[in-house]
Amino acid sequence: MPELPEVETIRRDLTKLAIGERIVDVWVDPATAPLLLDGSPEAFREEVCGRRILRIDRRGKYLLFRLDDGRTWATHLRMTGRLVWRRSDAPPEPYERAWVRFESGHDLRWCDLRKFGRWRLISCDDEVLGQLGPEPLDPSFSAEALASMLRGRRAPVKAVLLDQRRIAGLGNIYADEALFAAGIRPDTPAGSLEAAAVRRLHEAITDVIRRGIERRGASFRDYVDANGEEGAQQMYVQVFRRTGKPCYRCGTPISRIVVGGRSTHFCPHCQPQAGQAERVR
DNA sequence: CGTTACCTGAAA
DNA sequence: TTTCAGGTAACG
Repeated sequence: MPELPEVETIRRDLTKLAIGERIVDVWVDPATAPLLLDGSPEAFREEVCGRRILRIDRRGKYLLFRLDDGRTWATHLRMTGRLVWRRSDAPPEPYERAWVRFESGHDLRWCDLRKFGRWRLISCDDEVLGQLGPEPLDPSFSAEALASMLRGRRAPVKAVLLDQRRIAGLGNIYADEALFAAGIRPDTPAGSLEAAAVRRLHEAITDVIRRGIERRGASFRDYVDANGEEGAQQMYVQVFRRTGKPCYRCGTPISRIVVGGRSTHFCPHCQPQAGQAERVR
């Protein structure tokens, strides 16, 4: 569920709450443990107990807890994961699968209805992040960088945007929203985009990601921030999950197709097929 | 490349 | 009952 803006919101929240905290205990639901961890819960507990959290970073959709022994507790929330900060005496959250307890009397509660989330304890970022493409808000993600990753590809442009090895952090919501903002049909072959369309897409990507962070993420179903509060971005989406509803710009009903195996939403009027004369706007 | 599988519901 | 789900990894 969480894409870059949602993970970044959690990172910022937890940076205010958990920096300097010492881990004193860890619990993992035995039924979830084989899916969540590489090794046993006991081994993980032994490894992190006594460590302090020095810093929290994010790369793509990974949240990275830097520990005081040089190692990193890397987490990925996948579809339904939540990380919420609670007092240790607070009742369990819905679908709570694990927690990390701190000296101050607080827990990080790991909740995950579908159990797709993953934890790794790593010594080197490459173990988990080696294949990730550039951050969309990093200067290295230029319009020219985007152009070169689209060039010559026949795959739908949306499939390229979702490929974490090309750009790190875009998911289904922000890919659809960026393509709407750029006026590009999601199933357009990536390599067929003209230079002007690529430039619009580059600006649209950085724009929707920035706004998503400003609005503290999109809460359609499962996402909440580190305090358990919903984000606001779902109130501002133009196409995502608006199938059949009128486009805010032109009134045409929003279409839904499947691209790259994912549900895909677009306005057939504002996002015409590439090469099909002039866009409206 | 596009599907299928991983899990457990929630919504239609 | 059937479909759908903010993500990836494995498979053909």
